[in-house]
Amino acid sequence: MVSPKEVINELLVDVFNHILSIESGVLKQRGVKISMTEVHVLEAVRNVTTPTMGNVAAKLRVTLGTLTTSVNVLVKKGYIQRERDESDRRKVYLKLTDIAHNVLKIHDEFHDEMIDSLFKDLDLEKDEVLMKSLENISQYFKNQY
Amino acid sequence: MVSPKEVINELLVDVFNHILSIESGVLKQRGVKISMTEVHVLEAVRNVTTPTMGNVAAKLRVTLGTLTTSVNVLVKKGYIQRERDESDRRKVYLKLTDIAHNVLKIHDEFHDEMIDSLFKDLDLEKDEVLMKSLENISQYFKNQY
DNA sequence: TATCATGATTTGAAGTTCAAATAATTTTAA
DNA sequence: TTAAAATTATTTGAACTTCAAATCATGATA
Repeated sequence: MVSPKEVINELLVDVFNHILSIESGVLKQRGVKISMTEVHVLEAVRNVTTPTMGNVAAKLRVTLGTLTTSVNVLVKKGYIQRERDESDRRKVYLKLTDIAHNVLKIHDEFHDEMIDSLFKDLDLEKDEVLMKSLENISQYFKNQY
Repeated sequence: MVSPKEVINELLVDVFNHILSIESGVLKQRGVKISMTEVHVLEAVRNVTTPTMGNVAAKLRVTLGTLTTSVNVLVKKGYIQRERDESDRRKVYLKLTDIAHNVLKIHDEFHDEMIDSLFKDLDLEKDEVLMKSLENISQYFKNQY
């Protein structure tokens, strides 16, 4: 007999482990030549309140060296511009270009579709239940590790 | 104003994108020298009904060449044994060793904790709602891509 | 000012992945 | 039956991702 826990786990592994490769295919299909790793860098730059190298690296949980390598490529490809902080010249701010925002738009649409499918057949009360459970897991990891 | 959809999306990105690095830390902490990629190969070998190279590669959605490289290392490290099918000698079956099962035990415990935290405060009826929504998303991707 | 701390980059090595070429074996069809 | 096609897996070469350690530049502190 299969418990709900096992079903959920199987779904998490099967679905979420592979969302990246699916979205990668979507981008490729639309002619955008960018890796998912690079998309996530752009997303982190957008979502972090102050997009310094350090903050973005922390958001992504990679080392600064790793991020520098990524950003070098993204600058070369025209997705990101570097700007030094004039009052503290150690800091570098990352700025997204227009084509970066275009890529993030596709990324957002993909995630919207995903979330919509997640929400299908669910009314608001139940959405809140789901959200509560996701907050639980989020909180759990923040406390635990 | 932040919509429930945005909150869910943020949680998905923040939590699920980083589960791997968290679990990797757990394994490292316990002195197990294995990458998460390698753990996932072991998991796929265990979960697939007939663990040939082809079936495991399909489960993981990587090419056969990629899997061969992984398996070469895992054989060298003592986690996997190769066995040829005697009636169809093109096929190779993968077999987990005892130390592979030990690693998967830690992996399972980690996932159990994760799922438990997900289920905290939720009664069975609500679990079913969550499960239904995960099935929705799973189905969505299977149909769409 | 000399030392320490902070923020970022560079370098070298290891790990991951793919596409294309190759190899071994089985199946199909002439 | 045997030649061609299909299946299953491996090897090879290149690109990408990541990290740790070394380095560099700048700022804070004593």
